[in-house]
Amino acid sequence: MAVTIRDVARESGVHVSTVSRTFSAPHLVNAETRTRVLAVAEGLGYRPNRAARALTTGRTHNLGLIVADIANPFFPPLIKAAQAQARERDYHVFVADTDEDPLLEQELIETLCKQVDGVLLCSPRLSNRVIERLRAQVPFVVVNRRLKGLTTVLMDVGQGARAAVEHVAGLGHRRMALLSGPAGSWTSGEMRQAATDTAAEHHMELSVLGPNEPTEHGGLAAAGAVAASGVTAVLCYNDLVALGLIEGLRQRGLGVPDDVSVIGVDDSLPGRLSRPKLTTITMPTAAAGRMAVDLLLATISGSAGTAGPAPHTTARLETGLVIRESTQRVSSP
Amino acid sequence: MAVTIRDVARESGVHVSTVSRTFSAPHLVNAETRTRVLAVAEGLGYRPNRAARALTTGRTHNLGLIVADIANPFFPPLIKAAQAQARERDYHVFVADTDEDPLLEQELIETLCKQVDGVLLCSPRLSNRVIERLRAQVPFVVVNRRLKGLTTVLMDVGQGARAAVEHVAGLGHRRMALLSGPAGSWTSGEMRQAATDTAAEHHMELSVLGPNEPTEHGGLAAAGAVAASGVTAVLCYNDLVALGLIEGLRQRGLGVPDDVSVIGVDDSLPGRLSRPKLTTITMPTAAAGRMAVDLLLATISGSAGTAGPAPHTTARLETGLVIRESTQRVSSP
DNA sequence: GTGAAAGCGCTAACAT
DNA sequence: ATGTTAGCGCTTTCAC
Repeated sequence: MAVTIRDVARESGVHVSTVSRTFSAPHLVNAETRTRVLAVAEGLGYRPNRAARALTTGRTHNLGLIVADIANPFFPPLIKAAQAQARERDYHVFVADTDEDPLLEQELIETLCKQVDGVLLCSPRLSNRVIERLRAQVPFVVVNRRLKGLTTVLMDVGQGARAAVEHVAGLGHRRMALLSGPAGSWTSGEMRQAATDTAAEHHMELSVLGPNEPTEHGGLAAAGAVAASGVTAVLCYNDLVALGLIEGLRQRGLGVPDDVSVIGVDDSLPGRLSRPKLTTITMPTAAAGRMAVDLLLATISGSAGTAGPAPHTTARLETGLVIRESTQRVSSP
Repeated sequence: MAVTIRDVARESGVHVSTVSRTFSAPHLVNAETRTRVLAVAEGLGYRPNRAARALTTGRTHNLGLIVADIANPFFPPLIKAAQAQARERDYHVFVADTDEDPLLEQELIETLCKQVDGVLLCSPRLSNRVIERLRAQVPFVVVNRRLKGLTTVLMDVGQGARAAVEHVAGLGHRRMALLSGPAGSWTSGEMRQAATDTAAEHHMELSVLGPNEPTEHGGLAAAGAVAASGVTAVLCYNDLVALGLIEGLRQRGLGVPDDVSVIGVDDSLPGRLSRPKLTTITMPTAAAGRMAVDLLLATISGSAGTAGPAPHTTARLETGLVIRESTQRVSSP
């Protein structure tokens, strides 16, 4: 096996507890001793075993991060930011992909929860009921899902959707469609609500088409319905759906933005790099990842002190509309 | 605290060791007892504490996955496949991002190695020397880097690069450029070698431009040099660079593929969804992720049995060329 | 087939 | 400031 605390203790002529303290409570040990122990540890290549430490402290210094689909470009920036923030705080993070499957999501939470101090649930597809039950086992922070009594980080996509509809209304469009996302998605519900309200305010006709698979295939598959509906503008669940839709429209001889204006959500890499560049609702994914980690860590240290119910916060992050090339003034109103 | 093995033992009227056996060696316990214990465990919501188990067995059932940049679309499919495969084998995976920083990469390996049974190093930027030293601490599998004595999974990008140059040669191009990647990248070296050789065989002139940042910014920044060089075809380090280059070329009034043919590497989502659709070298990222996990797991169980040097394999995965819309016959030869 | 006991690497009272 | 002791949750000889 590897070098343990005992090896360091023997080598430096002190008791194991002194070595332990050198690492977990340095101020409690004589500066001279500390230096010596540190030197020996360095020389031996000693690294504290975090699992063993977790056994006594009850803190694993690990976090779980559960997402619906790592390959969906919405998530990588969030994952990247979350693990960077966690590392900053001396935490490591397990990343797990649920493949958009609620059952797998639950299963993952349950197996992971014994190994982590808390879990970050991003855009969960799980029912509120199940989440409620699970939260007894491990502290949660949920991203993009509203849940009473739980700490949540919300990206205010409603605000972006409102701006999007107004943008399109200002361009003279009178009939638009909303390509909604997966049934369990909070984001999709928010978008629908905001879009419906705003469309009404502007006396626009809005058709909701969906649910759609949150990928380019979903958008491609919806192209027929969009074409048939005769709308001149479409707000899509995300950039991928928008990009797929644009492709499908093109296959039907419909150009974007000439014949139809299309708006996505996420401001993802593919949208930025595509032609026409996608008009899209920006989502503060990196900020959400960092904030979620900080809130989770706060919840964790908080729940250690008090026996009462965990404190809960709702952080609401702003979204915005980036107008690029996939929207333009309606040609035939 | 949560429910432990002892709670289950008390509740089901057996000794803790019997409960332990029920989970880790079921065949050693009476079927009837087993059923009862399992029922009680289920009822109590008992989940074995893997960290505690790791303390005695020496197996954490965790893996580390280290990548240069989660947000680079090359990695997500690999990460997704790797963690799915790991889960299948009852392993969890820590994902860490090095931000293309060799020092951080080393740091991460060192802190992670005590918590995992092995680490997957993807496209490492670390020097061979350091990797050699680190491998004593923890089993490795390296993706896209050649290292004697180490188990590696290689994507044969040379093969794809050869096909790409031949494709371009067949289209009548006589002068092409290679936009190389980061200095430490094995992939970049392989591409360069293959492209140089193949270009020579076809009496083409090849200029190597780089190193370039492996992102769209790298490609954008290289556009000036490419335009100045007067080449009619460019093979880029990856799709992002290619997409950035296309944008930069466009800003200079150069169209793709009309004026310049551009080829990427990765067959990533942005490349598939962009206009023109990117001609690119496909990389078997998902397969590599799965295979790397399996090889790592094999190394781990292998190294448990024998005290000798760990076995090493080199898996070479095929790449291919997908011809799409960003390449065409040269206009002014 | 099951129980008893020791111990994995570490921390946390409690002594001194 | 440092040593002693007990124990975290689990596995694993070793008896029976």
